[in-house]
Amino acid sequence: MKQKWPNTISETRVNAIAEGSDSSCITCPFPANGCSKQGRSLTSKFKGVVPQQNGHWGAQIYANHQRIWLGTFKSENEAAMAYDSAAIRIRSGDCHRNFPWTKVTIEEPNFQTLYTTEALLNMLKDGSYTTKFAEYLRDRSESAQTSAGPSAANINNNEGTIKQLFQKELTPSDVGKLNRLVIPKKYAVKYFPHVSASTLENVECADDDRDVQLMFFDKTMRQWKFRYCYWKSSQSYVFTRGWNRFVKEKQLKANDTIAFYLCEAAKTNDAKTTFCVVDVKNRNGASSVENEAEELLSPKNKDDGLKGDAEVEGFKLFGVHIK
Amino acid sequence: MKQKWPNTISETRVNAIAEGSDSSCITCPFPANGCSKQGRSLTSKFKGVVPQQNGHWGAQIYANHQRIWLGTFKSENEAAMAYDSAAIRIRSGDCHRNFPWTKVTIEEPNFQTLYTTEALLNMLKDGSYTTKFAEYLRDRSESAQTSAGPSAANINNNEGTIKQLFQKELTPSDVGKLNRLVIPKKYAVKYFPHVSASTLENVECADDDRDVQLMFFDKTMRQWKFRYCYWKSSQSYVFTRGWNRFVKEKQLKANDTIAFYLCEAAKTNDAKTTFCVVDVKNRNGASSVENEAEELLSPKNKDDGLKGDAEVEGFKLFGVHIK
DNA sequence: GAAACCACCTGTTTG
DNA sequence: CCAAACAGGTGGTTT
Repeated sequence: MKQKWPNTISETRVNAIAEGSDSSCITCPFPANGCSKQGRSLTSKFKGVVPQQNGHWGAQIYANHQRIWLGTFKSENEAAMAYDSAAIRIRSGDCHRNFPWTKVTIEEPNFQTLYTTEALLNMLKDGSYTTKFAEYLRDRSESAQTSAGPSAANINNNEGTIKQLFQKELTPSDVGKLNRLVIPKKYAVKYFPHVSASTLENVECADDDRDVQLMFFDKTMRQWKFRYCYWKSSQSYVFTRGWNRFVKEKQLKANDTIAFYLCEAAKTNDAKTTFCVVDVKNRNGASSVENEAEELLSPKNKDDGLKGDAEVEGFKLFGVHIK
Repeated sequence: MKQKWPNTISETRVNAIAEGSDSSCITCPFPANGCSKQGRSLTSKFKGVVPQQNGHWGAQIYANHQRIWLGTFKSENEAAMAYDSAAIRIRSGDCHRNFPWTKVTIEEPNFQTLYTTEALLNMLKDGSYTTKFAEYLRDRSESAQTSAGPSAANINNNEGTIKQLFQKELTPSDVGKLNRLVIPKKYAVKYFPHVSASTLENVECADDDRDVQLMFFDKTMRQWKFRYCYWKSSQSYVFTRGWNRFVKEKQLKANDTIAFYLCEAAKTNDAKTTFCVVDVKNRNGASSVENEAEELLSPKNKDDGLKGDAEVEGFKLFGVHIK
């Protein structure tokens, strides 16, 4: 019972340790934001953004107790966007962002899969990141890209199959302050990677980290990552980091039902992409988030999507007829 | 200010990790409680003992991530003894026990060497264990005991000294859902082991665990163990695990007063045993628990016991005159 | 400084 | 009847 997930959607062991080569050297031009008598605010309203003495703005992000410097930028917004870009790679997928996802930035995770973490950080620092990303977007529109994840366009224009793995009606705790989702054991062991015995093997594998993360997409093909672990004290499998954001943005409430699906989508070449989907289903009173999202993706094809019978085999998702 | 307690009552660092050969250690010996609608207490005060719906008691022990069921027993004590018997084989050597070693049980390890683990477990489950052990003892009628803890009989028949360390009037929180008892700092630092800075030194001492537990006896010589720790956030010293059971079984209410004593009891040979006692005192409307207990211990000697002046030096406990 | 995250804890429920 | 799972908690740490 150790069913491996298809590669593209399986766990991504975030390797947050091995990135910056600076071990303890706070070499970064760290903004001593003292001496600000210029009537400027001492801090930025954006996460990861700090003012510089010369009026510019620095961006930084933390990973593994280490501060990673992302460079300085002329405007506060640029710095905030740099933080968002770095967070995609450094943090777990859909972590806190300064700006909401847009039609454009939703492609950014795919773009980043083309580069190493170090390369991305260098591009941010030397200012070439936005240009590279723009080139990627332009090129992508005419040729089939080799991205690690499916793109909305792919899904939207091609046939595919989708199979529901399981669903769960959320408890008050699942949507409350505990910031965790309990995965019923029978589904956890059947569909998710084996995680029971973690937190060992901390001997000296500085390379491989123990952070088990699962990546999902929702109906809008937004990427969501959840830390997935086993709590031995309660003998339960849970999603932790990342889950509360999902709850908030989807405005999940107790007794809502979420469902997990396994999807296989044809790409423009003959290759197939397999990935996993999680989203709310069967909600009374359509949420604005959901509607917005559907409209954004396939405005002409707005239908019930997942709403409807849980057991049905064929229905539409992403505007694609699934059988 | 690092006053060590006498050995017999000092902290017992529960060595729950190092026992099985498991490397991922499902450490917590956590009682899966059955439900009880019979007005009986919900959990047992003994390790490895869980209540059953029919009023009986189950016994279990963990080894290698696995719960090993030891059978069900009519009385809580029988179940607790079954746990102790299993622990001799399953756990290594002198692990946590529900009852102190006695003249009788000290022979039990020798007895067990005659059987395989599986045979022993089966004997426990089918109830033949005690008979077999009794036969063994009869066949070899000499013994040399080295008792590690005091027994009720010892206490009851011999002189001893008892000194009150301190007392506390319980707050609503002490007996509420927080499952903790705040130990006033001045007493904690004076009488209890030093605990401020724990949770370090987890390098590779697989043998030594960080679980600081203090062991006490009540007036009936029932054993109670409490996890004792320092909560930085509130800067207070507390009893946590184990405390709620004490509250329930003693039916403690807000404004009840509990007292801690240090006892030294003579044993049959000239050795002295020192241990610590905690129990309720000064309760308005005598509780059935307390009276039962006193009666059980010294039926002909039922007097005020601890009731009365807190500062008095000489009084009776366990039917022993203390001066 | 607040919020999230983390690793524990426990009484109740349920096949 | 037994064993397990899990809903709902905790204090402490990180970001």
